[in-house]
Amino acid sequence: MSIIAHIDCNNFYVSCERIFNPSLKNTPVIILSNNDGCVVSRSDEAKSLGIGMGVPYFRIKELAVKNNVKVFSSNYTLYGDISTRVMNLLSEFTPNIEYYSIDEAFLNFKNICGKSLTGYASLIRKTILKNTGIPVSIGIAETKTLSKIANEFAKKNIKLNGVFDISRIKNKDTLLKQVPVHDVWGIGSNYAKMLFKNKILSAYDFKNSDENWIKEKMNVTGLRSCLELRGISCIKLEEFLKSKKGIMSSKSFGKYVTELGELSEAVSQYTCRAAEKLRKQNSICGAIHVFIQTNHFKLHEIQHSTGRTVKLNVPTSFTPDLISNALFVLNRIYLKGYKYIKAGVYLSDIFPEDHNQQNMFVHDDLKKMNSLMNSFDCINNVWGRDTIKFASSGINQIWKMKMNFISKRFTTNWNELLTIKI
DNA sequence: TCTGGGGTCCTAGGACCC
DNA sequence: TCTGGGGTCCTAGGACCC
Repeated sequence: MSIIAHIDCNNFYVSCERIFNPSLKNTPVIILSNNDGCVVSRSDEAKSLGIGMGVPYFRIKELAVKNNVKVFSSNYTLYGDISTRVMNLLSEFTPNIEYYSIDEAFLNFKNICGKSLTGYASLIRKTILKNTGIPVSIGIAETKTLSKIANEFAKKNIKLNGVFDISRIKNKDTLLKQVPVHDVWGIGSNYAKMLFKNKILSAYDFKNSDENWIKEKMNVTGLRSCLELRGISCIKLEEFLKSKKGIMSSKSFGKYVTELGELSEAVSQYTCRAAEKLRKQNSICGAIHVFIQTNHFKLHEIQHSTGRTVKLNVPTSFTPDLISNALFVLNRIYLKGYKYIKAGVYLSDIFPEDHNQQNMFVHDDLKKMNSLMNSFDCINNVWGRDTIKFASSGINQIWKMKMNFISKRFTTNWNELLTIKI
């Protein structure tokens, strides 16, 4: 039997902002998505005001102003750095770890012998809080799905002090009856609706449903979730970082874009970003997809949302080649007269760079290209993103997304360190 | 006025092959 | 009126996650 601990940072983005700005404690705080669009992280105080997850900011702006809610744009440079620190601390407790997302990890607790699991988890919790300032909750169970449920209890019940171990509770029915079925990991809004219609309302109901029926309605992924609730581990710990099979870079614009020139700048910039990610995992790609979209929320405006993929003659991670292919596609899909609000680039057919088979008719000097990109990445890593960039991405970039409430990059930029007046 | 971005897995169905 | 069967590969789309 495996024992899994699920670690989740509480209100992660808000907690990151609070590290460097103590005045944000005990007060409602929200963080907005890219382009200051939707609410993506809320402090407990903001949750109590009824501010929902994922709501567009403009809908709750009045409520926020009235209640003096502190509002921030997403500062991914800061959150990414804090996340790395948290994960590094976790890896000191066990090497058997899956980095699941920016604020979550699964730890294999199977080899934590001779110790109280709850005690060990409490130690992890205290260490992370002390060394990073981030509060976390920990749930312990036999499967990943159950450990997520245990974590929710740990978060909600103050008496548990942030840790809940349900691995030794033989009959979990009383607990599972309290969990709405849509809170089970792997059950989203569509499946929840379907289950609701069939009178399956709680995790307990779902656990006891007929296996064949679940497989028919929700395929094998649904069945796995069901079995996991029964304590049968079906979703394994992914301890090794896998290479991405597709790499996306896309963003909404801060204003409508109608001209091909501005769209080209954005597509060039996004290609550049995707290519950086591609090289970071030592891969090359064989295809590139470019898409552009108008604002589908504006029903009365004329719409044009389209995209196209090109296969590359030779798989590559060389940014100039990728940009020229992307712009080639853009030129073919762009139509004059539409107000575009978003564009994106998606790299696919990805495989390791050492698998590259050169096309015999192409005589590019691969070594020079690699060395150029290597220098490019090094400079931007050391001196910060976009220290050098491609001219095709533009200088002013007036289409850039809105970030009206951004905080400083406290941990990664010398010019933005916290200053303390004594 | 204002509505995120970046991933994964699974299945159905079409094209194609022998 | 009858019109093979079985396999693979690829793609689009739908579900989910944070």
